[in-house]
Amino acid sequence: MINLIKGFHDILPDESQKWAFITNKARRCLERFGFREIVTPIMEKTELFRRGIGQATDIVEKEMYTFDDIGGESLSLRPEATAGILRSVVEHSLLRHEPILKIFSIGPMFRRERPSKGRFRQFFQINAEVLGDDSPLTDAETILVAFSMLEDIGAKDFSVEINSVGCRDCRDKYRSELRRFLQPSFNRLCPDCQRRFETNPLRILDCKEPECMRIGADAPLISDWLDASCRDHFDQVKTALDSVGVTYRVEPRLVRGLDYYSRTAFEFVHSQLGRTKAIGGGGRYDSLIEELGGPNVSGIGFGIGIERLAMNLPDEGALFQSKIDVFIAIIGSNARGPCFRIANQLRKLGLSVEARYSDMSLKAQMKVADRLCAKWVIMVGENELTQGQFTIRNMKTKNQLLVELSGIEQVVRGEEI
RNA sequence: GAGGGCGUAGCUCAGUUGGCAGAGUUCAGGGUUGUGGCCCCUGCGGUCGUGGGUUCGAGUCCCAUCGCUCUCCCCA
Repeated sequence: MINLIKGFHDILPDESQKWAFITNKARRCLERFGFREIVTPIMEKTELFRRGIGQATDIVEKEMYTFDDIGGESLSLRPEATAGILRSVVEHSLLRHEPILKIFSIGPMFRRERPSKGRFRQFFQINAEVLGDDSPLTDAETILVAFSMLEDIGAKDFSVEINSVGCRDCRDKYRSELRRFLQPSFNRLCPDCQRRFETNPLRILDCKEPECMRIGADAPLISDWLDASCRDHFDQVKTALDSVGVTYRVEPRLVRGLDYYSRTAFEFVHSQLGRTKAIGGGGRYDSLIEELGGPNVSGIGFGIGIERLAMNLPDEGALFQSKIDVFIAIIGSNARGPCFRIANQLRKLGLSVEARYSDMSLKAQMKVADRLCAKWVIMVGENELTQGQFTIRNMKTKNQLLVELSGIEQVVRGEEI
């Protein structure tokens, strides 16, 4: 037997109903906010991710599925959505036609990490981006659309954490200040953080090593180093969120894993399970579009992990239970051909119809109908076919009556017996 | 990358001191000749993860290995 790749997973039919529920709700919500869908390839040139995400990040350094194509070109499965989306936007000059662009995408991402609960090597993300608009209200609305989506889907026990990581200028100043503060304690930092000291000292405040947390406890905070315009921007984001009833917590140590964020950063954190279990997150980026060859405009976006979302939803329930309208129970092999045609006729009317064409007792077929939660069963044998009348049974009330083929739709739609 | 736990029927699991491979459930058939759920009966279903070792004899003990899973790290 050949089994699936470590860290990958199948979405089996039972689970897929839940997935359809989530993605349908998400689509509807995003469309209400004016987002349109974009579908980009799951594979891109490796260079795109090196430029877009940053060569020094863990994702690009250690976690990408990268290989050389037969032509010798280095390709990678996408570890996140934004780079590919922006590549497409820039390549097709979408911002020229529509200077403010709101788009979303739903699809699989790939990171070769060690799998654990809620973490997979292939995972699905709902991703949304607003490009070309740096109003703080857009930041708030982007957080709001994600928040509304989680509400619509029925996610419970999550909280919103936000922070401003400032623009490049304030971050540069803050970064030097932070280095100055951490320098005396450098040797006590964990190896990761010693490396981060050079590459991205902000992440040290995010470290969960006890010693690093102690050292970072009294560190200066980015909020004290925001310049006037960044502080004003952040204040307006918070005011806007307040005005629509989004409850959030300002988390001054929140720093996102990807390097390109500026100003607003946010996460949706599941508050019951372990505290590091983000179900989604995002933020503003101001140089990424230009870096990829587009105009010098900023964008803001977020990603939400579908698996983690699904994990926090109840497993079973009528919510995801699908029902078929009609099951055709076939009595005797001579009735199969006619039933095959009848099934198709009823489907053309818009009904969901099931039948089994292999040799089965009526009892067995009734069991199947029951298992499929059929609302109606039509029983068709030679008698019925010669008389042109069929027994139709309401599976809930157990009432039955004889109807002609043409009357089936009315009975099913009316549910009158 | 570090550290735990677990691998026995499609699924959930039991298996005592090393001594015939088990239960529930699912599925199929029957009880009810053309009528579902509940009940009863019967049946199908196994390389005990894999490979070695110890032993008269290994699901059980030992070694190795693979897989899954959880925690830490990191993230969605």
